[in-house]
Amino acid sequence: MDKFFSNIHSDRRGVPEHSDSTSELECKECGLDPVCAVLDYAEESSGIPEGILLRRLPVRRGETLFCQGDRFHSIYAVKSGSFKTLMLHPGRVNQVIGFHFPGELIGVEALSLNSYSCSARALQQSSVCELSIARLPESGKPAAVLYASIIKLLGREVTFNHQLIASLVHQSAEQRLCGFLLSLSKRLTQRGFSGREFTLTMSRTDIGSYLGLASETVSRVLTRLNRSGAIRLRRKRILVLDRIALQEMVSGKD
Amino acid sequence: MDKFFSNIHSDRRGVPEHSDSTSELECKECGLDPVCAVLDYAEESSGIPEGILLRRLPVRRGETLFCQGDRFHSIYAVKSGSFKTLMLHPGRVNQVIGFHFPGELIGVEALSLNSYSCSARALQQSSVCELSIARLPESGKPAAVLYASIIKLLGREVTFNHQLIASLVHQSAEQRLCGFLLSLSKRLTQRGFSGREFTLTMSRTDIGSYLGLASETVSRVLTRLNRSGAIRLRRKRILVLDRIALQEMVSGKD
DNA sequence: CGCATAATTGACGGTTTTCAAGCACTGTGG
DNA sequence: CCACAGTGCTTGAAAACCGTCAATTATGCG
Repeated sequence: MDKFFSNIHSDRRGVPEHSDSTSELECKECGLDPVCAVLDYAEESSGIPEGILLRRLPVRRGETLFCQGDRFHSIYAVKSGSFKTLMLHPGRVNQVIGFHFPGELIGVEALSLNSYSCSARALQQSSVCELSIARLPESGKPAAVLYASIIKLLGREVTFNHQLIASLVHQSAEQRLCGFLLSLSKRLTQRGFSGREFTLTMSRTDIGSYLGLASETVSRVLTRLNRSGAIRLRRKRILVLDRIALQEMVSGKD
Repeated sequence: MDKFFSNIHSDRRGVPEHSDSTSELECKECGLDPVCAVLDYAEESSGIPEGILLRRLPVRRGETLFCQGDRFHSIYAVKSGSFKTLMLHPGRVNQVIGFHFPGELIGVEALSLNSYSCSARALQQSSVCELSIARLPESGKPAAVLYASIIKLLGREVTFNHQLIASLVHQSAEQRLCGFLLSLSKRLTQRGFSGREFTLTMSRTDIGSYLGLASETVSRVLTRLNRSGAIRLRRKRILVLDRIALQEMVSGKD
């Protein structure tokens, strides 16, 4: 009765060689191909690093491509099979950040960092191409510096978003809001402003929209935090009294 | 009794000129500074585009810096004040994607696209620097092509994450799962695989972790979708029978 | 064949949303 | 200077949704 599952190739006429993600992907359909092409024809004088491109390495099911915290050395393109990337939270359950299928890249978020911010593990028998770029060259040329800075900016944005996804999706309203306040505080401090006392320039509705909460919930949690003494709140003005309490709430300790 | 709020400058001794986000930021503390520096000293031969850097433009509260869908032309650095970026969903409430404070950049996610994927609006009286880069130059040099491709890859990653955040945070379990299945289907199709019939290579627990759901909920929703006839499911094998039904569930129509 | 792991299904409880009402603040105009 | 309207914020009560716990079934691997 379940003929739909009897033959996975049944409706694959007219489609190229690979019909399931276990078969290998053509280079021209791979996300790394533009980069590959450059490396194939790269001259020594081009400023491209001595990158070593390793083609179609097999990876067994459950095997780890790289670990969170490992020194960054390569980005990978999936050729066949599939992978998951996950972040390990101290004291908490691991969080899956993404899934990666043939033609997609893994490890790009580390391009602007010194180490990987997540781990990658094969979900099945797979293969990858590995492009070893310990770091991008920063020759003195203005164009190269410009490009390098842009890549750094984008990489930071990706990392930030990964952490945001990881923290938002599994946390309670209280945890999200405490995390949000600490994040604001940290960012303001980094730019030379006070991270202890600042203004919530956005509305409760905006905060709710950002954190995936109803504006009423934002309001309720803020007043709760105010009553508990962790913050002092009046209208849009906020004063962080007990940073430790907020941090403990984010990590889930009560 | 609320002396904490009587004078926002009370505990700001020893800190530079700007003490609240309404005052302007020094260039050396701005995220765009490395780029600025390059442009200041750029030579014609450097390959850097005829970028026009507009410094410290005032933006009134509520004013829009750029709109979702606008042709990409510039990235911005916040000099004072604050901004929100938001995605407009057809038929649904708008979703705030991020907040931006002095020294932070807005619009980087469009670097590798033709148009902005979100809108940016000032939360208060603010000022920005605007760097007009309609697009990055792709000279024939291998290094430039390599850099350009990497920037494109990162930009795509950022865009994907923005959409993920927007969709995950505010949606029900059913909406998240339908969105997930459609996303998988689309990605597989793009690489030449069947988007109609494929294997969920990851476990229910992995899916739950990724979507912020308990594995039991993933299981329940999948069986519900199976019973409703939208999909046919057996173990890890899935067949999309009614793509329209899934799409309607994601948009919330019932 | 049997164990270990994964998936399903049911019942219950907690958190958050929704709906609704009242309150506080802002800015405008008399 | 005050009254008023408009908006945003707070607070309450009820219901929906999802997570947890627990039991059962199915599957994969040795």
